[in-house]
Amino acid sequence: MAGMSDVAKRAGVSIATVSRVLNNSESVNEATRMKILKVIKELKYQPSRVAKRLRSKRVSSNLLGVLIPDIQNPFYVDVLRGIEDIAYKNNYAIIMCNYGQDEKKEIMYLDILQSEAIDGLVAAPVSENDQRLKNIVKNGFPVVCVDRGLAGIDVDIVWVNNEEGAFAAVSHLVKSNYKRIAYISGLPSIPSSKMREAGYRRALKPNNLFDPALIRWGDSSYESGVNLCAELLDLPNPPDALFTGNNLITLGALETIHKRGKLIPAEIAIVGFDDMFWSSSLNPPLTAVRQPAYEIGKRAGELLIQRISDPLRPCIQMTLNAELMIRSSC
Amino acid sequence: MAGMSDVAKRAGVSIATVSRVLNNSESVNEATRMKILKVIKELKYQPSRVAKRLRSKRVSSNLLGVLIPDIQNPFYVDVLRGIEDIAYKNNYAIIMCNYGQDEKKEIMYLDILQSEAIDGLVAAPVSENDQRLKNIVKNGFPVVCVDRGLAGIDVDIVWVNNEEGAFAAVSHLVKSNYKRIAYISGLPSIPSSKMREAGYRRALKPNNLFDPALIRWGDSSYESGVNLCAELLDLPNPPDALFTGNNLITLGALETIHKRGKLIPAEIAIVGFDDMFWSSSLNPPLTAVRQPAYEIGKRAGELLIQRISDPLRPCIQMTLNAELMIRSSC
DNA sequence: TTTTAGAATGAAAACGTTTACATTTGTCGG
DNA sequence: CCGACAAATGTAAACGTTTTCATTCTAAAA
Repeated sequence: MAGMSDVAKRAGVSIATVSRVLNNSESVNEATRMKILKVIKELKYQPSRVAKRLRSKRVSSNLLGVLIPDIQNPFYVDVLRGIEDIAYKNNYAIIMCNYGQDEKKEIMYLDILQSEAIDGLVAAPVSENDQRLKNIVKNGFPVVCVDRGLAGIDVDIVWVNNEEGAFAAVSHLVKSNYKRIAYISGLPSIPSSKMREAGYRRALKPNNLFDPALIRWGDSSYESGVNLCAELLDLPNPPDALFTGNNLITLGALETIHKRGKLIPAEIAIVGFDDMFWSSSLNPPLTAVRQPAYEIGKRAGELLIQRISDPLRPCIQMTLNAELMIRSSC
Repeated sequence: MAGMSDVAKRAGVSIATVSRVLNNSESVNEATRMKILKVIKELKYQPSRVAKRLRSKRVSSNLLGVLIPDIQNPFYVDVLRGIEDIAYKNNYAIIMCNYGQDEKKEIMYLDILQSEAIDGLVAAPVSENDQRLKNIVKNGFPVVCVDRGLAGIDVDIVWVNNEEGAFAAVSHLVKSNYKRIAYISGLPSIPSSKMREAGYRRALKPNNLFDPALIRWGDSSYESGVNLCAELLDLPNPPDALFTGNNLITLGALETIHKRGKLIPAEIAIVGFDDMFWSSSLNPPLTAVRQPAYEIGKRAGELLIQRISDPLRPCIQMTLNAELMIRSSC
């Protein structure tokens, strides 16, 4: 691979000049610029991003980190797509880290990201009290949080109004005259689980429908959806409707429901948090709270790139609206 | 951030010695090793992967590239998970590039990856004739292909027996007495589309069931599934069964089928290529050809790491078996 | 003519490592 | 007591850029 010195030699200039035309900085004679560009093409020269990164911490090195809890969750896939589109447009590459809700793995990835000298990071932290990430933010490193915030720290966040979303979903269930509405939650350590629970309770309150026996805490996984749904259906006095705390849980609950041959919505209604692009392909089409995941990713990406270029701008908390997509599952 | 020289100074040794204990290479006195390790902890020293990468091209710098066509396709997500698990175990980080079936984007990402000085690359190329990737392989750079090969070039590949998988699926349809079996294919430029078509034709042949009117070519997307399925159902003599060419197409076709209120399998049967972890959650549970996607990723990761440490070992083409998961959609 | 200002370029240091080579020290055989 | 070897460590060059500072050159101002 040809380096900058090869280009310089062949063009009869110094590497400094080559660097200058590459970064079209300062003044360089039009004729030499042309010649250098020609040589670059001839040699198929490609600047080393690594060297660039090593040398200049104050100049964008065009690498972004993304740290997410679960790549298997379609929500994060869409967030990732959003970030990636923005990154691509701005000539950034992405180093993706999937920590699978495992704090050890998260810490290791955080270390790696730092040591890769990335320009900035979009992260959905393992919890509100993620000490490691907090420190990184405190050190003034550009970070944007998605889906989950960081307690007691000022940081850019893009998320959704979880409580309102849950409230809308459960209210719709109430209006449709369901009486025993269960909630299968994700990990209690994740702030959004709590907020969704709050919305659930608030919607149930006026009609006095709340029953603590109908609430189940899991680990945000497909399996927990399968199992907790079974538990609920096995209750002596089972629910007539289900509010599921995320994507994966919904899908898991559906497996159990179908396996038992229960009819939706006649025997059990269901509304899920998190829409999926194929929700209409389910039978019956699923009613769900739509988080604009792609949009979240896009906004987060934009915010991050802004912060990189202006580290001092005040933090923004961006709350997008969750929208209830009413289909036929309740 | 503390650098190696800080550690060296504080420990009263030269940076060379520090480097040696970091790479536990050569002989270094046990006492000094201890002292250095202690200082490293004290200063929370973290070696810069960037500098490491810049300096030594012949030593693993612990960064892998992954280049995939469509992160929205759950198949690739699972492949990615497989790669990532192996990478994590071997202390590699992953830089993920999603080119969205867009050749321009693929080329840009290939450039970036090169210039990031990654150790190796797992890629699903845009086509068999991907010139750019071919060159990279020719230059002796460690590459493992997944899902799609590279024509006329010796390269490690991990994929699935596409023809057999399709054959099994369509045979099952034939045995179940369906007479007009349609195929909605993905992009014709992707080798696997062709192979799946071959299996489809082979299964139809003995019973003379093949009808060119029942075959449709799309672009491997959800939308193409929606539209082409509609086209087929609108035929004067519509199919009684559907074989869909991938994940996304299946989901799209399901949307159309449900929207029209067609009963599965009574009015239209369906078997899809690519299983999903939530296939049992569909109603009715979907019969599908299961590619062991996670396994594919894992194997590819292993192969890549092997190749990095032994660039000369002969190439391996690993064909895993696709398995027909019979559920109730046909 | 002599300054002077700017434009264009070059020389060399720096980024944080690895590594080839050199040096010091200690040990042992003769 | 000397030479030789091995173990432990140090010195400095390299990796491929960016960037500061210095230099050269040209042309306009004095």
